[in-house]
Formats: sequence, C-alpha cells, structure tokens
Amino acid sequence: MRPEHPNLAASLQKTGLFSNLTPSELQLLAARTVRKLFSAGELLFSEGEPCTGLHIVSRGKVRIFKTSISGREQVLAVEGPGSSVAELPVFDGGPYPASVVAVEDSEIAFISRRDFHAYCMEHPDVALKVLAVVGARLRRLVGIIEELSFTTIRQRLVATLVKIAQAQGQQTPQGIEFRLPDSHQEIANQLGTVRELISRNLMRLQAEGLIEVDARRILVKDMTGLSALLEASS
Amino acid sequence: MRPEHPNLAASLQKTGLFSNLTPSELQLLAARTVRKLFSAGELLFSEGEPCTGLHIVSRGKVRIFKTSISGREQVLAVEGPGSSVAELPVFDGGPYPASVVAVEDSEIAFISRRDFHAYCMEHPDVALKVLAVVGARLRRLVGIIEELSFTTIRQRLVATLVKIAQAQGQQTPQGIEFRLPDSHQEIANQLGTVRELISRNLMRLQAEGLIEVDARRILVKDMTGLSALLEASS
DNA sequence: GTAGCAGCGCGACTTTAGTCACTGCGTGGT
DNA sequence: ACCACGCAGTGACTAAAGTCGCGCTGCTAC
Repeated sequence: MRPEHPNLAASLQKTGLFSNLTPSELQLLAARTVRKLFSAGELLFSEGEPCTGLHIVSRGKVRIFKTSISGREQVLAVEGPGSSVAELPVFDGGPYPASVVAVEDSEIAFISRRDFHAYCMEHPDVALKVLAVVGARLRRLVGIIEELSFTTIRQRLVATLVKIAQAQGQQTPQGIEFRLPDSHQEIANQLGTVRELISRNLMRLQAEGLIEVDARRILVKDMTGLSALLEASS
Repeated sequence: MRPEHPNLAASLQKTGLFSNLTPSELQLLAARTVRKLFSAGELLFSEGEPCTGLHIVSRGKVRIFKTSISGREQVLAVEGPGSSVAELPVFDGGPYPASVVAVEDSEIAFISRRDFHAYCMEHPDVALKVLAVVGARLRRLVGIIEELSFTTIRQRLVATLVKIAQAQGQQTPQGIEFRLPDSHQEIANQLGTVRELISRNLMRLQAEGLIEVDARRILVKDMTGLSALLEASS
C-alpha cells in the first residue's frame, strides 16, 4: 500500500482508460493513486458500502458478485489486469451494488472519487473512455439477464463448455479435450444456480454421448451436437 | 420530425443531463438535435442494429426490452419524459443490446453519436452527467439480475404489488385498493415469466386471504402479511 | 346484433430447479 | 497412518416454472 511506484504510470496506461495520455499526464494521475494489495479471498468491498473511488486491477484477478440471504451467489463478472471495477458509483455517488473479492493475490490501483472526478473534467477523453468501459459492462449485464430469463441451466452450462472448449481446448482423436477451470460450486455461482445441478447436467450430457467427464477433464465427443443445444431456444 | 423547435432547448434542460448549461449552450445543442415522433407500438430501434445516436424521451413513454426466439419478452426498463435511452452504445460503438418501443405516442429528441461525442469533449460535465445516468441504469440492471437469480416469481409479483400499492393505492375500510396498470401479459414480461403464472399467483394470494382480486382491481387486505413474504428469502 | 379479438381463469400435465442427506475420493497436515 | 476437509456424485423428494388447451368475458367494429 505504498503511495507511488515507478511502474504505476506504465500500468495505468495499460488499462486502456488512459492509453492516449502523455507521460507527464500519466505521472500526474499516478501521483493521485494509491496501491492496495489484497490476498486471495480478501474482500475489496461489500455490496451496500458507500463508494469511495475507482479501483483498477493491475495484477491478479477479482470477482464481482451478489449474495442472497440464503447464501447463494451470482457472479456478475471476473476481471483481470487492466480492468477497472466499480467505475459507476464513482459518478452517481450511491453505494456499491455488488461485492468484490480477490480471487488471486491482487494489486489494485485506487483513485479517490474526488480526484478522478477532477481528472475527468480536465481530460474529457478519459471520461469518454470510462463511458466505453461502462458500456461494455452494461452489455455483459444485459447478457446475464437474457440468459437468466430465457435459458435453462443446461443451456447455460453447454454455452460455457463450448466457450471454454474454443478458448483452451486441445484437439484429440476422440474430440476436443480441456480442463474445467473452476470447481462445480464456482461454475454454479457464475450460472446462478447450485452445485448439484452442474454435476447432474454434466452427467446427463455424458449419458447422451455428447461429452465424457473424468473429474475435471472434459472430452467433447460431439461438438456439433453440443452446439446444437444452444440454437434450440433463447 | 422537424429539425428544430422553440421549446427544444427547454425540454433538453429538463432531462437533467444538461441542467447546468447556459441558455446559449443549450441552443447550440438544440440545433444539433432532431425530433422524431413515434406512435404507440412503434419501434424506435431493434436489438442488434448499429447504434446511431442518443435518444431522449421528451414526451410519452418507451419500453426497453429483450425478446427470446420463443417469443418471450424481458423488460429492462420503462422510461418516461426526461430520460435518455441507449446512452451506452453511443460511446462504445457496438450494436444496441436491446429493443425499444414506444408505449404511448412519444416525442424523441435525437442527437447523433458524432455530435454528442463532440459536445462531451467540450463540456466534460455533460459527460459526467451521462455517466451518472448510466450508473443508475447499471444499478437497475443489477437489481433485475438479483431478482431473477434469487427470488421466485411469487415474490417478484408481491414486490410489484407492494410498490404499486404504495405509489397509488387508496386507503379503504377493507384495506388498500388500486388498479393494475398493465395487463397480466405485460406484468409477466416485466417479471420475466408468462401470463399464466401472474394469474395463478394472484389467485393464490387471494386464496391465502392476503388480497382480493376483481379483474384489474386489487384490494390488499393484509399489507403486513404481504410484505412479510418479501423478507422470507432473497 | 354479432363476429372477432384481446384478456383472463383454470385444469392437467411435463419439465426444470432446488433441497436434503449421504457416500466416496483424494490431498495435505500432523 | 490417519484424520480433516474440500470437492464431487447421487438418490429421493418437493416445489416452482412452464406448456397446452379450452372456455369465458367484455369490448369494439362493421
């Protein structure tokens, strides 16, 4: 949690928000930011707390989520280096709408609401950049709403399997193989459901001959058939 | 769809986005806007279309929604005079994430993407205002996600009944009375479900003695009991 | 009028989601 | 070696959501 850092200006530049600022402008901004370190599992802030400023992930990974009274969790986003978090409340002043926790040990650059506000007034293009970032977030939220209200858990699961397969699947003679990046519990949180349903639906896909499950290894035997399940409704 | 209008500057001011501009600045902005008229039921634009600019409702009411292939609808927001619509894609350039339709005959002030962009660069405070508006929208979307993934339709329905009762209910000897503002179908769309479930759940609440239903007239006989259903989970 | 039509009620049913309780497996710690 | 613990599979069940089909009403247009 040191106030300055030699690489801070450089890492700010990588965020995309500040990519077209001059080095001296970056220095000025860097001088106003504070680094914070969080270890895996530590909360950056909780839903409902008053919002104090903008957080930018410079290293690590964080998860934005909501929790229900009954203990269920709905993940809204997982952000890696270069992404900002909680851009919004910075400007409307309200409380945080969701909680954020560090998934890995993370380093966060923090800029106070006031400072960032002032900075935007001097650099309107930064404000527009923020707007673009927020636009992307809004788009993702609308996507989540669409999924939640139009699709079954089965379809959501298939969609994430297909996504992972495309991103990091290995082609093998029997099909495309990959490892699930998260526990069933975590996948359930992202899809807005419970652990058991992930387990059951994976087994069901296996029974249908579309995939083969071995612990966290997944072998997609019939990619076409799998993808076809996505077209069905929505 | 006349390009200018004597009251345009005044109506822009009412939006909140431009409330602290000088009259001459407003005139400048007004000169760049176009009025469009839409009759009830007419589409302003559809999901997926490229986004051309910012829309501001100056009269009437519009509904922002997503549609599924199977014909289901999920309402994201209903906006009245003074609200802007589709603020976001203006800045990230992507396609509209949802469709917007006029619920009543409406008058829309339209500012092209390019013009508004330029305007924001000259008036950073306007950009910040837009950010605040977008913040509010983001908050509402998160609220919808929370409802969809944590609550039952019954609870969502009760929540809207309570909301309407508080907003426009009449106190009577037997309880609080009001009229449903929309058809069951429309309520279903807003809650992300189908008509029958609205019907059934209303009947169920009646059977439980909490409310009395007579066509669109609702009499809340036990407001305490009704509200209590909201605490249960979430 | 009456024909058409949107809105609503409702029964009967299927599917999906969620809950509970329990078993089993591997890994890391002491 | 053994225990604890996180994670995964599973059976049995309940409840919620959604589907289909039909019948009823009340309104409006011709």
